[in-house]
Amino acid sequence: MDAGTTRSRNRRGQGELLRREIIDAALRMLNELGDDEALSLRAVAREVGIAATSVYIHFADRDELVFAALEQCTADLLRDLEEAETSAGDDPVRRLRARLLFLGAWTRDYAGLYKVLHESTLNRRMHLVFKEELAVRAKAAVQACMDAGLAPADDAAAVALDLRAAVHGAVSIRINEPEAELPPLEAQIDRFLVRLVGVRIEHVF
Amino acid sequence: MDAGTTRSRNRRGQGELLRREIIDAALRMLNELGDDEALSLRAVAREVGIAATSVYIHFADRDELVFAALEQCTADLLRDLEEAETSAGDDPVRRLRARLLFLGAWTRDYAGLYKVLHESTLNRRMHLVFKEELAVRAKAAVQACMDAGLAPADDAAAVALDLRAAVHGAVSIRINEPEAELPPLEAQIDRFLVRLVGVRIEHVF
DNA sequence: TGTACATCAGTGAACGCGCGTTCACTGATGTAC
DNA sequence: TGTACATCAGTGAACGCGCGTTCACTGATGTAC
Repeated sequence: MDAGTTRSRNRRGQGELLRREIIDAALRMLNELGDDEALSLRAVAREVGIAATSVYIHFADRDELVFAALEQCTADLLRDLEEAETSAGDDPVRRLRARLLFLGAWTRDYAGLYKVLHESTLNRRMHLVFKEELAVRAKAAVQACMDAGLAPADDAAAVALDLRAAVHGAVSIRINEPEAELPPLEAQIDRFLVRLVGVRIEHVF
Repeated sequence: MDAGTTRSRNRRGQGELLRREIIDAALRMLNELGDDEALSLRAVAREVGIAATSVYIHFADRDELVFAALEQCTADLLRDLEEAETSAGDDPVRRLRARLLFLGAWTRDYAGLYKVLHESTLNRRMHLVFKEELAVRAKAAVQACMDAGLAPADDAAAVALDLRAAVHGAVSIRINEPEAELPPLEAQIDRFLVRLVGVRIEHVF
């Protein structure tokens, strides 16, 4: 890939820098591949510009590299989601909507990573424990709307699951069938907010 | 796999029988793998008990085999969906609900095939044209509810997409996160029917 | 200030494996005469 | 009824490839004396 830029060895004590470079390259490639099985350790090493064996300095095997990359990716996403929520102000409905819209925008840039995180068979081989926080935050955001009286009091867990399922499905269809020309995701998300959570239409405009 | 049963060559004029055997084996394996990239032509041949080269008698290459297998699978599913709808009687809401419940049950047995059909990266490499019929039928089923006055008249295409997205999401989450113990799919489907399509609760009981 | 040396960051060759695909082939079977 | 032969169904060896992983190693750098 960037065979032009010659890598120089990191200074003593800075070996961890390579770890981060490897993870970044892995994430870039996973995003393009959209499938964890298709990612080869050797290809990552090539992309970084190091010997394949150097990956083993930082990761026990290929799976551990993929796991670490997805953990990093999820941490970044969670941080950005918090930020989107925060900058939406105090209104719980606006905050929930901001979360969902940010997620929708994120999946346009990182469709491949979204697939790897939520649809890859890696989920069968290992439990991606860090993903649980995503569901926790989603439920809390729905609960906040109910607590503020902006949505009918209901089983927040069930409503949050309905909303998560619907938004995941809407995103997934758009990612997996790119040739189908579907109406904008944003309007669909707003319909889900109104119909599944029960927020009032004025809130959404 | 079944190395015990010795295959004998098909009789003259019956060469197509092998084609069907290959497709069946490929579908079984795809269902277990849940990922088209993980399916190897050689493994399919091994499963059938033939030489790898014999696959080329019926399919130009690996991709064509996978395509043919998924086409077969979709045709079978469409047929079964029609049947489920038919045996639900004349009421359009019951018919729509029967479709969705059958699909939900199908994805429990064929989770891997569902993933390959709707979430594999094969969708990027080739257009699985036969899948379009699934969306067409779903929209027709929603439209029928509106036409009968059993659901508020609305943009049937948009409502059908909402319903498809929500159900796909609910199914996908259950398939991809098997360790998460989620509430029953059936109740969730009924909530989607009520909230997204707007059918009356009595219909759903 | 000079130097020996432990440590750190990273390498290169090699292993065995399964893959998709090509090629020249085999041997049973039905059919034309 | 007998036989030559075309066709059909399927095979086995071989190719080059990229893979994950192991192993013994190199050479720069910081540090203890």
